[in-house]
Amino acid sequence: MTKQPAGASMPFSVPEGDAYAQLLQLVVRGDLAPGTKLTEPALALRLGLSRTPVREAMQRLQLEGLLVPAGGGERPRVAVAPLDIDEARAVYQTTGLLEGAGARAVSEWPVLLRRTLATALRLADQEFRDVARAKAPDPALLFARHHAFHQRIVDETATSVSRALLHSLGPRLARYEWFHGPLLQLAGLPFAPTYDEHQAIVVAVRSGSADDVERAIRANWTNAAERLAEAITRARAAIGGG
Amino acid sequence: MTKQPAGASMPFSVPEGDAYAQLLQLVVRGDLAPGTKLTEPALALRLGLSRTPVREAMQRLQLEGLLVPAGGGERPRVAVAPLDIDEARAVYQTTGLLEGAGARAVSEWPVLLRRTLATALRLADQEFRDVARAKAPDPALLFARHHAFHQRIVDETATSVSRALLHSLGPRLARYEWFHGPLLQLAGLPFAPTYDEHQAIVVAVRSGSADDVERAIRANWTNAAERLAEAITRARAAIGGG
DNA sequence: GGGTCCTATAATGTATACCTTTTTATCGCG
DNA sequence: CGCGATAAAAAGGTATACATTATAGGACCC
Repeated sequence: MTKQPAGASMPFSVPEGDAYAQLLQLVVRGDLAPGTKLTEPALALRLGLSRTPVREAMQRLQLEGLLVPAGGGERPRVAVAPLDIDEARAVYQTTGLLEGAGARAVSEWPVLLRRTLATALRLADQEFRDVARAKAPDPALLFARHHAFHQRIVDETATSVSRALLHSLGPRLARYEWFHGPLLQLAGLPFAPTYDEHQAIVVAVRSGSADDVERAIRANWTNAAERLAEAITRARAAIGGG
Repeated sequence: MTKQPAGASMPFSVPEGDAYAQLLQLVVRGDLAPGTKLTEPALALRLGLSRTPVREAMQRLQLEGLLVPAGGGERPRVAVAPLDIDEARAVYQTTGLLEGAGARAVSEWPVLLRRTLATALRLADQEFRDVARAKAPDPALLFARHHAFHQRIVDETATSVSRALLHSLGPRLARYEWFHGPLLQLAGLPFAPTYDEHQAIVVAVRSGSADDVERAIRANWTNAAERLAEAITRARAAIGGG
């Protein structure tokens, strides 16, 4: 039973103890396969905690959609939510919707602030590229750098309301993003389109056009979903169609 | 200690026991004033439950934004979230964003389905008007009927992802909606604009234009926020500016 | 031999006990 | 009289015990 420190590669806040963080990590990284039925006692044993914190973590992850009701159940039984391309599309699209709508606000910023944000985003994207260009990028680092780019946009432009929604959407997004990068490589697909789209976001932020910013962000997420779908298809074909 | 049945006027699902429903009701209806500091033992006593389910309900309501961290606190203390016009605007706007984006899907429906939905919405709006036209509308019923109109749109058009987000936004929205109607009356403002906007939604759904549908829904929520803000201003002036 | 009922096991929901930490109030000192 | 330190009270985090219920397996009856 390998207990890794939870927060290292998980850029999420961890309000309650670390039962949530640990369980989140197990699901996001796929250590608990989709469809796996979970029981409070078993998980408590595995995490070395009592049922109480584990139960709270399970309830939260259920609200966030990473755990779903299982069985024909009258009495609640939960399982790890299945992975689904259509759901991934919806998650990516909705992320783009919220992130894009919030980022429209830059159009009312003074030029200097916009430039500062644009520069910060350019640097964040550069750090992402630095990781992505490696022969065998560390998935955790790749994830973290990409997350940091978009998180910067959210932090600076989103209202508390949409920030909260994006936060609750985060775990589901993270789960798909987690193997997005590695899967691209496995499928032999390039990162270049992502670079270009990030660059378009930077340019739009600098220009200050609300429509352009929103369009660029939405396009980035929509296209990312399609890239993910394509990568899954190709990877499945390459490996032999599980 | 008056214990009212929880689900009667609260069109929300109530997964866990009724601690959540009870506490939700207390906050939404204002029985617990904004800013009120809550402790688990006190609430457990008040609700006639033990700390465990109360604690879970408090954690969920905190995720949903109805409870917020209080005090300069190192150790978590929570209080009922303050009411804030700007937050209300963000809640309404984001609701419109998600509901509107989902409803674009009707443009790809067969005509017959669109007509069916349009008719259902027209009837739902009619039931809302029936309540709103009364001299002293029952706030709970007014709330329920208005909620039903929009919920119908969400149920028929939203993806599971945006549905989940709207669901988690629901409590905050409900809190503002709860006194929106009564406040309009208090301020001597008419319901007519709402009728018109609902009608515009119905027409757009029937027509099948994605842009029109989205525009109509967004406008409805944006305008509703402005009406709420105006009603608050007027009511405050009329009563004497608390 | 198959189906149904019953029993036993196990999991969820709730309650309570324990421990740590924080906060507050009181007492003492400057 | 005020400020600080210490002690007591209280609240959050966790663990565990208890009650209820569902499910699975086996035995008995048809």
